[in-house]
Amino acid sequence: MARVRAIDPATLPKHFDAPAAEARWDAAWEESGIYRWDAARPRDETFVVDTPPPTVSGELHVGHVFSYTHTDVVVRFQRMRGKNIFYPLGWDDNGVPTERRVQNLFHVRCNPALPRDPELSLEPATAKLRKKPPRVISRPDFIDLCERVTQEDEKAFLELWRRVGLSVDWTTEYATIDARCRQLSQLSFRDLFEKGHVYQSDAPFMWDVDFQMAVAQAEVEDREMPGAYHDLEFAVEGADRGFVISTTRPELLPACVGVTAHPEDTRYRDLFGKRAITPLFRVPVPIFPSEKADPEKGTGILMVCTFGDQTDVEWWREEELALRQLVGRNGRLVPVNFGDAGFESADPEAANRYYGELAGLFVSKARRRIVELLADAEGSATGSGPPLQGEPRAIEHAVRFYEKGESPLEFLPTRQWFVRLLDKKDQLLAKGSEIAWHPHHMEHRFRDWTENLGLDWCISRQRYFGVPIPVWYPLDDAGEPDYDRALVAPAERLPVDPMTDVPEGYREDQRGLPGGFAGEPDIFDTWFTSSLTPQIGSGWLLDTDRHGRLFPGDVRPQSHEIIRTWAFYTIAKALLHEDSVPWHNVLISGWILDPDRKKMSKSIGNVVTPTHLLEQYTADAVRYWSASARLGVDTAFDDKVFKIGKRLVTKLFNASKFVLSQSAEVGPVSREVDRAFVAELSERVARATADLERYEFGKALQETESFFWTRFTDTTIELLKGRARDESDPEGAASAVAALRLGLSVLLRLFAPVLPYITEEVWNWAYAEETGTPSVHAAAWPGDADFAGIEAPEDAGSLDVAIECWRAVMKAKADGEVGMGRVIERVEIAGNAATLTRLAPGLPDVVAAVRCRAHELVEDAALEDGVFAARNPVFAPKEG
RNA sequence: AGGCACGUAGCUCAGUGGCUAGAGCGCCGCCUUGACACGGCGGAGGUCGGCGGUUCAAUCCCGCCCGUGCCUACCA
Repeated sequence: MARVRAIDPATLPKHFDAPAAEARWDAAWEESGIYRWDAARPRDETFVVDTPPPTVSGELHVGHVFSYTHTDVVVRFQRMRGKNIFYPLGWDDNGVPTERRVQNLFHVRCNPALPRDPELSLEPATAKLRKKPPRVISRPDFIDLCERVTQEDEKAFLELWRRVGLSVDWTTEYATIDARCRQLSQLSFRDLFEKGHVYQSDAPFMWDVDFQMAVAQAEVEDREMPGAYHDLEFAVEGADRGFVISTTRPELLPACVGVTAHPEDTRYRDLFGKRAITPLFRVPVPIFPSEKADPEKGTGILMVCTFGDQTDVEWWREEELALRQLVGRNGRLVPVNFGDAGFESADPEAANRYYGELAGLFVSKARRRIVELLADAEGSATGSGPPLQGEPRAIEHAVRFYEKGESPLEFLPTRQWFVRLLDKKDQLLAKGSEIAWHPHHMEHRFRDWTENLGLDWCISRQRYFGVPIPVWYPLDDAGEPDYDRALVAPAERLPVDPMTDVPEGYREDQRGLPGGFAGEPDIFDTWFTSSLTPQIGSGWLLDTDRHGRLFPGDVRPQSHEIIRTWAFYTIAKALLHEDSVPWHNVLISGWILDPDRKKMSKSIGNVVTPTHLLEQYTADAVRYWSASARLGVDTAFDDKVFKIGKRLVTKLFNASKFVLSQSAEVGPVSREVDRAFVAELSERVARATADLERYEFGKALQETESFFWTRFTDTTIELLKGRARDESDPEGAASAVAALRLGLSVLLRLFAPVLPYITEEVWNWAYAEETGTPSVHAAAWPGDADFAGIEAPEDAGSLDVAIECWRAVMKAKADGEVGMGRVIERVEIAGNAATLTRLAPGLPDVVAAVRCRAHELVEDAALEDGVFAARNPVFAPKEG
C-alpha cells in the first residue's frame, strides 16, 4: 500500500474560478513550451496540421471558435498519444477588405509605379485631411500600412485563440503578406513558370467593373436578379423577311457581331449564311447555326455580342467574329465611331447618333436608354412599328457576380496570367481520392467542382495589397512590352516588387523607356498564396530538410464553402509542384446556424461575438459546445449546450474535489466491484479512443460524458464512498480509493482535449506530482498501461448490479418522499435468485451507500434479471 | 435542372436489420445528503417526414414522393 497526498478541500475555492484558471494556464503552457514542435523528431512521430489562416478583417465569429476547436481537440488527442505536433497559425491579411480599410483609415491610394518614400510616416487621417484628395503612395508603403492595420486585428484574434485554449505553437506565427510568404508565393510562381504550367492570355475574361479586376471562376457566384426580355426585330440582308430575338441585354445591341440559331430549327434554317442587319445601328452580322442555341429559349434565335457571357466568347472564338468591345473597365460604354474599321454600318450617321446617346453611360443606364431609343425609332425591318416589339417581359434570371462585388460581371479582353488546370482534371481527381475526406461525402463537392471546371485559374489581380507577380517585360523600340519574353525574377532574388525592383541587365533609369523594361503591376489572387499553407509551414524550397519532415501534412481542417477554392487550389499546387497530395486527411467543419437555422454571417447581422460567450460560459464550456458537433454537420447556435458544458465543468470540479480529498492509503484495486468499475472504464476508453482516431470527437465526448455522469458521479462514487472511509476495512478502503483515483485520472485525460482548463487545474492538485507529468496535456492518453495489474472482475456486471440495487432503494426514497440521505431502519431487497447472487460482492457497499441499518433479501422469481425492487422501507425520523 | 446531405420526444441531437427506440435540455413531482442546490432521485412525453417494396422481421436496406439546407449548373 502506498500513502498518497490527499488534498484538503478547505484549501480549494467553493466554485471553480474559470477566468483565473484560463489566464493562469494559458501563461503556464506558453512558458513551458509544451505545444512546441520538436524539429529533431522523425516524421512518423509527427502530426502535421495545415491550419486555416483566418482572414484578418476585424470580425470575430463563433464559427471561428467552433471549427478551430475541432482541430484543437484532434491535436490535443494526438499530442497525448505521444505525437510531435506541428500546429502553426497564420493570418491571411491579403486581399480587398484590408486594402479598403487602409484606404479609408489613412486616406491614401496606391500607385504601384511610385518608388518607396523612405520619409513616409502616416497617421490615421483626420476629418480635415479627408476633405483633401487622398495621398498617393507606393506599393511597398501601402503594404506597410496594411500590415500595420492588420496587426491590431491579429492581436485580437491571438487573444481569442489563447483564451479558447488552442494549443498552437505560437513560434510559427506568420502572415500571408510577410516577406517569407511573399518569397514562397513567388517561388511557387517561378516553379510553375519553369514547368510550363502558367501562361498569359489576352482573351476576354470575367471582369468586375467596381473593383476593376479580373475574377477567377471560383470567386464567381450566381444571383437571382430581376431582368426582362426585350423583343427586337432584325432585318435580313437581301431578304424580305426579318426575325425577332429576345434579349435581356439590349444595351449590347451595338456590340452585336453575329446571330445564331439551332441548325435543326426550321424557323431559321433558311437564314444561315445570310447576314442580319441590326436595328438602329444597321450593322450587318453573319447568321450561323450552332448546337448551343436552344430552340426553346426566347424565340430560338439570338444575338452574339462581345461580350454578354461565356457562350458569346466561345462563339466569337469559333466563328472568328469581329470584336466590338463596348463595355469599358469601369463599366461604362466606351466611345466608338461607326463607319471605322471594325464598326461597319449601313448607316453610320444614324448609328453614331444613337450610340452617342449611350456612350459614357453605365451598363444599367445604357440599357434603359436604348430601350427608349428602340421603342421610339422608326422603321422596323418589316417597315411597321419600332424595332422593339411589345412591352419588355419581366423575368427572374441568374446573373454572374464576383462574390464580393455589387455589379454583374462583364467579359472583357484583358491580359491576365493563368495556371493551366483544365488539362489536369484527371490528375486532380486522382489526388482528391487519395485524400481521406471527413465526412466522406465532402469529396463529392471537390469532384463536382473539378469535373465542372470550365476555365483555367486566373491568378492575376489588378490590385495593390498582395504578393506582386515577380515579372518584368522588355520594351521594344516603340516602348511596347514584349509579353512573350517575360523576365521572371530569379529564385535567389525573391521576394521582389517588379514595380520598384529592377530586372537583371537593366538599370532603374530604363524603366518605361523604349528598349528598357516595365514591371508587371498586377498582384496574385490571394488564393495563390493561401494555397501554399502546407509549404508555408514546412518551408518548402527554403528548407528542404524541414519540408521533408512536414510535407505532406496529416490534416487540413476547413469549412465546406471553400472546398472549391482553398482545398482545390492547395491540392492543385501540391500536384503541380511535387506531384503529391498536400495532406492525407481533410476535416470539414459545418457552419454555425442561428436558432432560425440561417447561416450566421456578418451581412445578415445575426452574429454572436465569441468573447461574450467565453465570458458568460467559460472557455471549456464553449469548447464543449464545439466538440459536441459532428464534422460536416451544420450546428444550430443553442445556448442550452453552453449551459450543459458549464455544468459538466462544475461537476468535474466537485467530483475531483471529493475523490482527491479521500485521505487513505491506496492499495491494489482488489475488490470485485472496483475491478468491475475498472473494466467498464477500460472498455469506454477503448471506444472513445477509436472514435477520436476517426475524428469523431463528438462521439468520443459523448462516450466519456455519459460514463462520467452515469458510471462515476453519484453512482460509483456514492457506492464506494462508505468503504473508502471505512477504517475497519483498510484493504477495502485502499481498493476503493485507488479505483476512484484511477477513474478520475482516466476521465481527466479523456476530457482534456475538450476541457483543457478544468482538467489541467485538477491534474495539478495531485496527479502532476504523482506522475511527474506537470501538465495533463503532456500526459499519456489513457490505455492499457493504466489498467495493467488490475485483475479482471469475476462478473463484469457486478458494478451494474450493485448500482441497480442502489437505484431501486433510491426510488423507494423518492416514492416515500424522503430525502436521499434519509436513514432506512429496514428494507426488503427483492430480486430473482440469480440477481441476488450477483449482488453479493456489492451488497455491503449498497447498504452503506443508502444508509440502511437492516435489510432482508427477498427472492422474487417474477423480477427480471438485474432488476431489483426495494419494498416496505421503514425510514428513520429525520435527523435534527 | 442535377448532385450531396438531412428529416427520430416541445427543443438540440444520438442510435441500430431483431428485446419495451435513447440522451441532455425543457416540463411535472419529490428531496437541502457527509464533493456538488452551479445539486440529487423519480415521472410524463415519440404512428422514427409520407407511400410502396425487399425480408420471418424495417426507424435502419431499396424505390417514389414531400419538406429543409448546401454544392453545381442555368444566364439569348
